[in-house]
Amino acid sequence: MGIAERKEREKDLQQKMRRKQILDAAKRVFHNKGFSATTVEDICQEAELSPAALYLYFKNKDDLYASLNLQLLEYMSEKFEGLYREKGLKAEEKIEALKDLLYDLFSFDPLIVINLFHLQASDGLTNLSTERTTQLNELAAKCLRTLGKIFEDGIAEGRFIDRHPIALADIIWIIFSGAVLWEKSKQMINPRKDYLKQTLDLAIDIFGRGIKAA
Amino acid sequence: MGIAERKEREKDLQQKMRRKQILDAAKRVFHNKGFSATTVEDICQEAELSPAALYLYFKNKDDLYASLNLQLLEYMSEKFEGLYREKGLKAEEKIEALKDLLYDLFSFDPLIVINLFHLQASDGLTNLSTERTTQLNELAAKCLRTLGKIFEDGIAEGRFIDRHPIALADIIWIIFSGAVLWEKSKQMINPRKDYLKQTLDLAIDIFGRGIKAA
Amino acid sequence: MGIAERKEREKDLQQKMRRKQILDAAKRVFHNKGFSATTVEDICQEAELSPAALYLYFKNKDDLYASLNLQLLEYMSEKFEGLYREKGLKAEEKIEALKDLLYDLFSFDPLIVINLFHLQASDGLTNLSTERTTQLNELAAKCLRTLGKIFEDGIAEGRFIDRHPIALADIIWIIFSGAVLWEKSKQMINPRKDYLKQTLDLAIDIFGRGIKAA
Amino acid sequence: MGIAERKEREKDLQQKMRRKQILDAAKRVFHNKGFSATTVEDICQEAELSPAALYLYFKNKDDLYASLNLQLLEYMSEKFEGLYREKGLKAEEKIEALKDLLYDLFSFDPLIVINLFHLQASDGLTNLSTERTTQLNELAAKCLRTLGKIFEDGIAEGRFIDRHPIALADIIWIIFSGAVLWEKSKQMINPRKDYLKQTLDLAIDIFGRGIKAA
DNA sequence: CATGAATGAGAGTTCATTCAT
DNA sequence: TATGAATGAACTCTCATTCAT
Repeated sequence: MGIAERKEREKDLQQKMRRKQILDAAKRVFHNKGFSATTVEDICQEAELSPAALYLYFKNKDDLYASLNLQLLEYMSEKFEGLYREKGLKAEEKIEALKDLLYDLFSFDPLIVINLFHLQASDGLTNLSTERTTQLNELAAKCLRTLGKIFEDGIAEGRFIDRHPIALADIIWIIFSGAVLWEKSKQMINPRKDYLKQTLDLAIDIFGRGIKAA
Repeated sequence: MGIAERKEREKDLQQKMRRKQILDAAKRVFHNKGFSATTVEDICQEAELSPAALYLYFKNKDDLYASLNLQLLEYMSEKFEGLYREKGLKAEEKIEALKDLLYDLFSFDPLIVINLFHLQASDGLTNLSTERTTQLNELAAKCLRTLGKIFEDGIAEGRFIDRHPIALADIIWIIFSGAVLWEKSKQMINPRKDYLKQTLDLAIDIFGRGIKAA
Repeated sequence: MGIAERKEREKDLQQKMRRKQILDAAKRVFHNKGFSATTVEDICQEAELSPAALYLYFKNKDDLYASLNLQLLEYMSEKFEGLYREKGLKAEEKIEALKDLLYDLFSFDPLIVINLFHLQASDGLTNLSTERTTQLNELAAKCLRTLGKIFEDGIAEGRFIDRHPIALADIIWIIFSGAVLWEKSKQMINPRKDYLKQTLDLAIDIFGRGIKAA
Repeated sequence: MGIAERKEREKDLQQKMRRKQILDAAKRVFHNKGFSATTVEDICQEAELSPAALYLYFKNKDDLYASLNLQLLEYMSEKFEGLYREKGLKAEEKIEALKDLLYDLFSFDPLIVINLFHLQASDGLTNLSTERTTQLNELAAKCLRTLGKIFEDGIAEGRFIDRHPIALADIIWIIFSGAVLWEKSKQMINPRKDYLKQTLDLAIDIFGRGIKAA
């Protein structure tokens, strides 16, 4: 029984590694060619895997794509949690810290952030199971709630103007996603130095000043 | 001679109407199904036209799509110009006016704004003539420059903090595009009342407070 | 009645001119783009005519194409007739004269000779009326018969070896068509000086020596 | 290792057979319907294969077509080489042998000879990779050079009149291609016994007499 | 578990041809 | 007579997905 169990665990591990290997390959290819231009074949070649094998690990292309985004959302959720739980920082300092956190998020996976927005703009992904959709939505909601709690604290402490915390969280998200998208789009026209960090810093700076209680 | 001229004008008019008819149909279908899921056939059915006829008015699917976006950018450019030239308003009041202007932009064409961002995230549109691409980019740049000039004035008058005006324009744009995208994405999950106006108002409000000179 | 007749004649004349105008345009376009790559639209633009109008003068694209070839065959037939009737030349001299005549044929319409062979290789032309087909075949047969008669004379006079005259005519035709096709194909690979005249001269020279009675 | 190797070989073999199967089917269909009238679908039905599968073996329709012609050229090249190397024959006898060789060429693949000429007259084949085009041209050039060397020998031995060997090779080619094309075209009008052998024999006979040194 | 080969279904696009005027 | 606009019918080619092994 112990043996069976161990074997089971080993199998699980191997499966997870394969999944990760595919996800990583997919991430790279999506980055280079964009979502719709990427074929399953492309991903398979990058992952050194047969198309048929890919379908052992993911239900379909959309499912693979969604899994990619789940990865990011999980990472993001943790980071936000971490920031929220940080005891040593005042609410304002947490906003300040958001600058780096968000940029870190982008650095963690510049490609997938784009993908996430693609998911939002959601063109397609008709073959996504409701289960996966729910997962995605719940994680996203959780992220926002966590951010919201940071603002809630700030408001309670009288440091921030009194607006609905979730609305403020929305705006942070809007700034982040808008900035990533916009900078990427500018780079497509004219690839050059990466202004994202600066833009993000400035935007959040202004946001921080804007929500400071009078 | 007068007759020939009149006929000419009538023909031109008819052509423009056909183009508009197609653009309108396309707008609706792209909205419902997203860009890549939309087939030329779909658009033609909506426009009550044969596929071949569509190709008399647009070079290809990408071109049609880009034309849709040009429409919006032109409208936007005019609106921004108008606001900039408005003599009776102080710089701060112009920012205030932006709230309505941006929402108006969205109302003018809620679907196409989405499309515009799809264009940004873009993924595809490989069949776009460089001419069209240039048109798009130049119009977008013009919009930003105009916005930038509003901030320039405000800074010169000592009403706004001294940051690069174009960077500020970028942030306005980021807020707008991020908000539209985000609200749309929320609506996809849970269609209900439209919070865009509120979100946009709040975001710009905060932005306005944030750039006020100390 | 005289008036009606005159009007009739004028109408006829005008129609013929229009036909010629279209045929000339078609000739040029087919030359530049090849048969299958040429669209009816192309021809119409070259002829400064609407597509619909073209169909008033020709039943369809194939018919237009066949008419082009009829033109050549008629010209060719006359030339062959002329050579045959030439009293002052011995049979051998007529073969010698064929060199120039054939090259002249090519010069008269370098493009259409190609077209003629395309017609032979006949890929398509499924929409050709039997009437037109018959016309084409009869004219071609007539050309060969005329050529044949030249050989017949030569054989009767004991100047040529005794082979079936039509077979000899076939071979002349084969040499001519083969040469035009081959030189054209060489020019496609490597466009440069035109060797057709030389090749044709040499080939017919050898042919002439080859049929000389021992 | 031996096993892997054997499997590799078997796979290779199977792939080659599939290619051949498609080429054969294509040959038949092109023969019946001509190049442009033949659809990929037609070929696939003949080959009992899905259209998508065809594209696993050939880049596109033009490529398939060109491959068909390469087959013939390769066969032809070998035959010419063989004749050239033949030690026991005098130059004149080699010309005599050409009769059979050329007819054999036609028998090897009566359809594809036509195709080859279509390729020459070519009209189209715009989607052909430069690589394939080069292959075709080089093989064709090689064939001619080989033929040329036969004439060169004959001239050196004083058996043939002194003309440029390649020009003579051209003429042989012209006779062959012209004859095939012409006979085919006659058969289209009036399908009956096959006169190609006779015509070819006579033409080359005359050619042989024509180049004999005085 | 893994694969190479195969495919169904459809996409975008083209073009000879014909109305309505 | 002449036309500009429209179209039906195909065509080539692609791709996510699944067998047979």
